[in-house]
Amino acid sequence: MANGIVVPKGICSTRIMKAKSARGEETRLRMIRAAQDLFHKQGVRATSPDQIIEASRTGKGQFYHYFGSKEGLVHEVLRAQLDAIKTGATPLEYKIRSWEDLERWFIGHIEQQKSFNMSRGCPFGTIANELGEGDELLRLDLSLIFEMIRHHVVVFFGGEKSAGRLCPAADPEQMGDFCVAAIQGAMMMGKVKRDSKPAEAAVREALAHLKRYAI
Amino acid sequence: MANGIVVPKGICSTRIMKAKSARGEETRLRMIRAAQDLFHKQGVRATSPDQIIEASRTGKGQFYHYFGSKEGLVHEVLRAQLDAIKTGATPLEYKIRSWEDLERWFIGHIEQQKSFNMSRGCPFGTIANELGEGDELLRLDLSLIFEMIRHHVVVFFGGEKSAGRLCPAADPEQMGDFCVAAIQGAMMMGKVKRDSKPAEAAVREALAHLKRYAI
Amino acid sequence: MANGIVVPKGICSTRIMKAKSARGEETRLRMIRAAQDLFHKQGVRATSPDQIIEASRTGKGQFYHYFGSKEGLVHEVLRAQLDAIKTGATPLEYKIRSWEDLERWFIGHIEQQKSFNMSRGCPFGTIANELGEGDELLRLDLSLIFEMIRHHVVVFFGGEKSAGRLCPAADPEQMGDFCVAAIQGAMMMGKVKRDSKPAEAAVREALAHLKRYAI
Amino acid sequence: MANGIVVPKGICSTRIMKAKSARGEETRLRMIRAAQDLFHKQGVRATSPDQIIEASRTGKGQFYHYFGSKEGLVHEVLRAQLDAIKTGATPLEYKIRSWEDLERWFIGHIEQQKSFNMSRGCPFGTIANELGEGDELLRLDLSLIFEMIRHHVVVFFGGEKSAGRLCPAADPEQMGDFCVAAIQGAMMMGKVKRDSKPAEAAVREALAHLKRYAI
DNA sequence: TATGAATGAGGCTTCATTCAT
DNA sequence: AATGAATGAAGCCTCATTCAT
Repeated sequence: MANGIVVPKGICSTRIMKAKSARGEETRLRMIRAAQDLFHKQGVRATSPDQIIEASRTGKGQFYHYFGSKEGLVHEVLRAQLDAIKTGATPLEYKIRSWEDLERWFIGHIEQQKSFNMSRGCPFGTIANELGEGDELLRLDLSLIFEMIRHHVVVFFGGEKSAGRLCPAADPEQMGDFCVAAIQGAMMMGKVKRDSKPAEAAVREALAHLKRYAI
Repeated sequence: MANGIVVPKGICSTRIMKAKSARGEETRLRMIRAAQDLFHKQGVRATSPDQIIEASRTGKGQFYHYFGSKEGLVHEVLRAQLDAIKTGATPLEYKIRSWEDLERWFIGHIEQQKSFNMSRGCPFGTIANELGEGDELLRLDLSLIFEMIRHHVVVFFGGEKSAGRLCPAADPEQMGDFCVAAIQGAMMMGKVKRDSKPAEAAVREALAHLKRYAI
Repeated sequence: MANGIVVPKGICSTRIMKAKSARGEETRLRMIRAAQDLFHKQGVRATSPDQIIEASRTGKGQFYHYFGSKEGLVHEVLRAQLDAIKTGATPLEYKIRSWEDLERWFIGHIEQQKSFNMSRGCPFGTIANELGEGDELLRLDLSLIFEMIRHHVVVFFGGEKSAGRLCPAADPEQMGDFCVAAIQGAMMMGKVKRDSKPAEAAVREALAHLKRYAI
Repeated sequence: MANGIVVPKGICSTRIMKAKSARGEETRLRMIRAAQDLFHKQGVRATSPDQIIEASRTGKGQFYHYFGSKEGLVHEVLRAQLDAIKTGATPLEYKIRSWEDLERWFIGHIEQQKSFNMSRGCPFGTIANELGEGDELLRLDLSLIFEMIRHHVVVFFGGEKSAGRLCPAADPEQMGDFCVAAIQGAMMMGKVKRDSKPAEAAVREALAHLKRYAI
């Protein structure tokens, strides 16, 4: 599977009560994983239930049995991705402990994009930009995901600040918003230009900025 | 009209040769403007030709008479927007002559979003993120638009640098990539959170960074 | 049912693996039969999926579920007709064992036409003449059908020849081409003139010719 | 122009009264010729007014000004073709004066097909087979064309018979029906098989038959 | 748990024609 | 004589969903 976020096989804490049988849970996860990849590749709207069903080799009934609706599936996909970020079950390390980690975090996003030849954006950003006025539930899911990502960054900056390693002007919360925005914007540019250079340039500039806060 | 980019009425230099009659050109522009707004609001994929036809009070035939396909219309919308940026026919001023202009540029993007209650993203970014692997033509259109926006920023930084008002480490091209990425990312966050604060925080940080290059 | 070729109900050897349920197979056959008749009556191009759907009392989705496209349906119709000819499940007997059979074969085609008041041509010829440059698949289907029809004729002439009942100049293969061409041309004239007489005249002449080969 | 039937440029007796100006008449003929070729290539139904308009470099208004409807144009095309056959303005010689002419007549049809790589049928047959129950006018036009073609053959056989060069069993009228049917059927097979051999085989057989009537 | 048949609304596009200039 | 703008019905197909087994 070619997606940046990995749904942990077998365990999915938030769903454990609904998972009646191992066999069923496996089918459910196959669909979530297939959907995840297709959403990342072509967006939610451009992906039909049929495509997901085919990619996960299941039947129509299963789809509606497990998710109730397409929106329900998107919701589950986002929940699974949030879980993965929380538990660290992602190829990209969201937890940041050092300036090197921060650098890896920025670079890692672009590397992920490169592995798709710069033809995809951020899996979350792609879904986020498709949001319509009615998708309040999904908007909240995405909001939580970005909040979680931001949180990990903020924790690092907060720690640095309390440790007195950041100049007083540094505002960890604001720096978190900046990091998330910068990487999202960089990835979007990477996709539009189908070129990693503009994204890398933006990231370099962002990192240069952040490092200046360090004393 | 509820869109951030204004298609100049009556004059549209790059199309003048195709516009056979004033009546037809008016219809064509009505459709482009309607499409522009709907694309911004709900995205390209979520907008059907029928919706555009209804919003512009035309007939189905006209749509295909003028644009050949939905993709053809998106292309024309993007061309019109590129034209508007080139000629300055936009509510938001893309040409930057001073640090105050730069600040207005950043803030202006967010203000625009606020006028839609933070329910929309950037009109270009919204389309950009929907791009599929097959939409090479549209990708190029968008690439040109972002290049043009970036160009205006680079021109300013380049001027400042040649005038000796930027420290030697400043790289105008890279700063251009950074500006575009930062504002795009900020707007995406603004839409997801339906809140201007994270976007404003990111923008503040970005501006702080850029200003440090000034001597 | 108003069509000359009968799709055997229930059994359709070449499709047996795709027919997952008896209910579905029945629906599928209802559509094929309806299409067959409409194609014969008005041609393929003049027949819309909607008409077939209505005539077979099904839903739009079923049409595309079973056939994928209109072309797919035409393909299945032709396959079914080929099957019917192969298995002898046609009102018109294609297998020829005697000169009387051959006569019945020729006359039978015209009789069939008469049953439609000379308003239709040959069900295969009608489709054949609509073929465009892109319809290679369908052309092959039709080619096979005509080959099968011709085959039955050739087998008879071949048998007669080996039995020494045909003069040496008789070429069974060529006689097969002649029979198929003659009956197709006769039916076309019958349709254009809306009169069986020209068709019958042509057929009489053709039969007279063939019989002269008999010793 | 790549069609077997040539509309005489400039003169078109049956239309001379409607031709107000040389310029207009030229436009009209351009459309008829374009239509003729497209009908031959793809059939009537598959050819849209727009295609004819484009191929003849005219405007929509002209189309309806001159022909009133698509059916009206088909009618004019068929009239023009009938005229051409009557006046001998065709590449293929329909007037038959000798057995060699008859042979050339048969072979010529197939040669014409070969010049299109066996991808087209007879220009008249193609239209004839598309006829629906409502196209009474066009059916009559075609009927006349085939009658005219047949007539030329019958005249030859009739002449031979009166001259005592045909055995008494020969029925010129019936032989005419046979000739037209045989060549139409042969061409249809040629198109379906995309191969001239079956058509040639059928034609050989037909010719052999006819020649046996000669004393 | 699983399969795929069935439904109908709606999406994108083409068509034949009429109208205004 | 000529152009092309305008119209809306219809054509082919996809979608999200529900139902029956």
